[in-house]
Amino acid sequence: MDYNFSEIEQKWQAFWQENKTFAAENKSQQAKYYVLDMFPYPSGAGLHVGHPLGYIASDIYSRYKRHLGFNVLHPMGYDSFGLPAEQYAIQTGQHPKITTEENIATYRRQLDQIGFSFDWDREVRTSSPEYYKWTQWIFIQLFNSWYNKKTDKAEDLNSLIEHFVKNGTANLNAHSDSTHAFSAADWAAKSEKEKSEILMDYRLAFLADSYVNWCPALGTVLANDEIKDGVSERGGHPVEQKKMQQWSMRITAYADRLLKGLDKIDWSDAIKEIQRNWIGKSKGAAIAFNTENRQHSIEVFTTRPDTIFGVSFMVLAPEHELVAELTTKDQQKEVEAYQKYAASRSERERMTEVKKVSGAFTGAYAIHPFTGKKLPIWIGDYVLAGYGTGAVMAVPSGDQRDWDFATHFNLEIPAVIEGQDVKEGADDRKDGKIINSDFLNELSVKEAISKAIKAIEEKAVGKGKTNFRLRDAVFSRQRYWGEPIPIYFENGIAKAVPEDELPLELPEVDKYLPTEDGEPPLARAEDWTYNGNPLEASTMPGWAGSSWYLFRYMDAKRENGFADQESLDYWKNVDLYFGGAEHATGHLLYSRFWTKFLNDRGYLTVDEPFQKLINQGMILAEDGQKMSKRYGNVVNPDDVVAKYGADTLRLFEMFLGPLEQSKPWDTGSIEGVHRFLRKFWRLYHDGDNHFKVSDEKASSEELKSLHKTIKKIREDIERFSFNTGVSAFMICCNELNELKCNNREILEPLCILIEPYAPHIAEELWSKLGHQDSVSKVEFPEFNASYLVESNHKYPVSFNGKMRFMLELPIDMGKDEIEKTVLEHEEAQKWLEGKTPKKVIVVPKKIVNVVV
RNA sequence: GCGGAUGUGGUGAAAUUGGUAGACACGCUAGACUUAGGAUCUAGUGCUUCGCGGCUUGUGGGUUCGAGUCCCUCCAUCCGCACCA
Repeated sequence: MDYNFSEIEQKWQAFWQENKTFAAENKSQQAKYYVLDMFPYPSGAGLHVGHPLGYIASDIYSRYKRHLGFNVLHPMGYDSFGLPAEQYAIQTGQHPKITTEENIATYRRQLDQIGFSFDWDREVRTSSPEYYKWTQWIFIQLFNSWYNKKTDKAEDLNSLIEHFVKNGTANLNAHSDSTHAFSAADWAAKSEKEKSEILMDYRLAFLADSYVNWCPALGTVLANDEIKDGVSERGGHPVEQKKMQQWSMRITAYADRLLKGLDKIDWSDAIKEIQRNWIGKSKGAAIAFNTENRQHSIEVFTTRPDTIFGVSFMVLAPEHELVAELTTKDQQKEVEAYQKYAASRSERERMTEVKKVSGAFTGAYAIHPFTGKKLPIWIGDYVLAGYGTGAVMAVPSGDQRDWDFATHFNLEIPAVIEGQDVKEGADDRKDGKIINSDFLNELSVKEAISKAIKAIEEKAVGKGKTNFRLRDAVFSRQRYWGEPIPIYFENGIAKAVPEDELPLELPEVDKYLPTEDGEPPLARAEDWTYNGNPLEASTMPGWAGSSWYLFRYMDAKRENGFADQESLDYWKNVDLYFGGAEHATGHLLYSRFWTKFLNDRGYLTVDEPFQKLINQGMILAEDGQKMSKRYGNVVNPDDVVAKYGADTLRLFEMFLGPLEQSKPWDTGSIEGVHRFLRKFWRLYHDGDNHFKVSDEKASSEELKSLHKTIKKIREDIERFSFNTGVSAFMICCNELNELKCNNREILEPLCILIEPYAPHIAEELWSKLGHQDSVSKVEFPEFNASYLVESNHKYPVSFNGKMRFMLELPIDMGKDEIEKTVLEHEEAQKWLEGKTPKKVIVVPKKIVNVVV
């Protein structure tokens, strides 16, 4: 074989490992650049060819940045806690630790053979006690913090206690779901247990009774982002709502900052929009409607307070707590029947039968705060108990669901905006004038919204309010293979395990199943106690370890901190992050939350983890389906590397198409890429495969080809267009082949140029040229435009704004010279007819405008 | 329904700033060298026409000397959210 890729690749992989070629320095005068891939979960199936796509792209960029003189941090690790290893343990009894280690070994072997420039000295594993020690430590910081809305920051819980001691709840503006009100004296009089219960309502990691998504098949609770279409994301099992006491994270305290932070990071609009929608900020007003007998008030949230005069009835969710008290005797039977019907419908039924109108009249009336009109109170399952207040003021002229409801039950539909046709359907226009609305009449929608809020506040029936869709994140998982939550219960009071006793290591258990009385698996451990007090038995969710791992890489082996201050200050945050778009509402949101929290508490100087994000597409199987063991259509990178080599795999995965696009694997065209590498090899080897390079000076043709390629490769890498980069190499190789060019002067820069894409062949040729050190350490070749003189650029020449002719001019011609050449051109002379132009405007590379 | 993205040959796709559409690669056709070819090399390859020429970037319009690119309309596909008040 002429081009013996497997020999070359093994040789250089060994060289890199031995010489620690890609180790990054934490102390450096050089500018830093941090390139990170989302670390993989080491599954039993190993890597398929889709996994390395992002790794190859990030590796190209890392290697490129090293050539530009940056100190590049490019680490890799494993998100090694997770469900599959635990399920395997349940089936076979093998400890998840063993399974995980075996899988990691496979991953490492597969990654190594592709020739990535990872700094393996910094490897992290979320399941190793040295790592999760600090995950637990962060949890304790969250447990011991509250959110002060005055400073818009998380603060130490002691400052809250101090406030309670001095002022009670007076003057406090804290983020909490509960509204406590007590004086300093009240606080002093409370028992330890009472105090701890109050504090729990402020902690950022807190224990609360709440409705959670319970998945009976998996035996655990799930966060909202772990559910897709009403079933669990993993396995597709049904999920039900269940009230349970669970640890949660008060991510809602950060809703506004998570939203604002999106403006200063360089992510795709698609991902930003997904996060914005998930956070779901809506501005409007909270309004309380008194009931007719004045005994109750129904609080609603609306984004359109300008339509307040269009309210003709009220609707409560069937589960709303006031329903029973409001319902009149006459209506009781009907209401209860409806509640029963609503409860019987599953989430999925509700989702598929969205258009079905149903409801019942309670017999009670609310009073309109401005007109005093009686508004019938209905219940209907189109109003959700879990969003806002679980009640709405119905404006049928402006809201289609209200309109459908009103039409179905024959309720009034008053128009309040000019141009609404209430017979046709709802019309939520924002451009008309307000009508039939007393003091709001004649105003625009925008003016009416602020005037209505003002009036509502003056009348003390409500106030302007911002609502979020984002919920607090459930943090407990009833599983074995996760980080133990470092909390014990002393006399029923939750307390953190002292920091200097971390990590709280996972105990050994006889079975990886819940106990007979439904306790999580950790409760099976022989002595799951701390100082005789029971320890928390649930573990942390998968996203805990991945929410901060980027910082651990900065100083991965530190024992007395999650990373030292100097390293954190130097590396700051990730400059460029590669990963799939499927983590938009999970990992990418949680890790922004934890980063902001750690910043608040003074541990970090940055408050966004990932400055730029690239979402690589998926590689689908040749049949266009997702690659999966289940479909038996997986292409294994091992086979590709064995047959064509790692450099071919790398080039080919980049050549497949735009990085961010999903595309099918195409076995046929891999040959083309492989052919290129062989052609390139043969250019510098004779028939007996001996290296053959001439010392002749490069011709201008050859230099032109080289510099065209330098320009293209630099530009392509800068804009992450790696597929066209591969094409540029092929064109260059074809041209050099035609010129029979095999001289040193061209090959040297070419080796450096191709190294990010195909590092093994680059190193091999580089060493054959007589160099001792790795080509990865050499400065990237500069583009010199003067070699491209012969290539021309088209300039449209226009007279008084009308285009007259196209003119080809050298690419590096200066502005004055262009002007002169244009005016001397015979075409121009023809159009000028002897007149002197008033003005000549040359926009470089674009257009020449002659004003006569 | 709302939001985001994408529509270019037989296929994957290029076209950087509004300036020769289809680079590069696959596939296909013909040929050369071969006992052989799934090796290598050469030529051809958007559609249409014998040819001159005409047509061509999902549809229909607009702006412009000039539009794949900018603006509007509609259509299709993919993704996210979804009785979110």
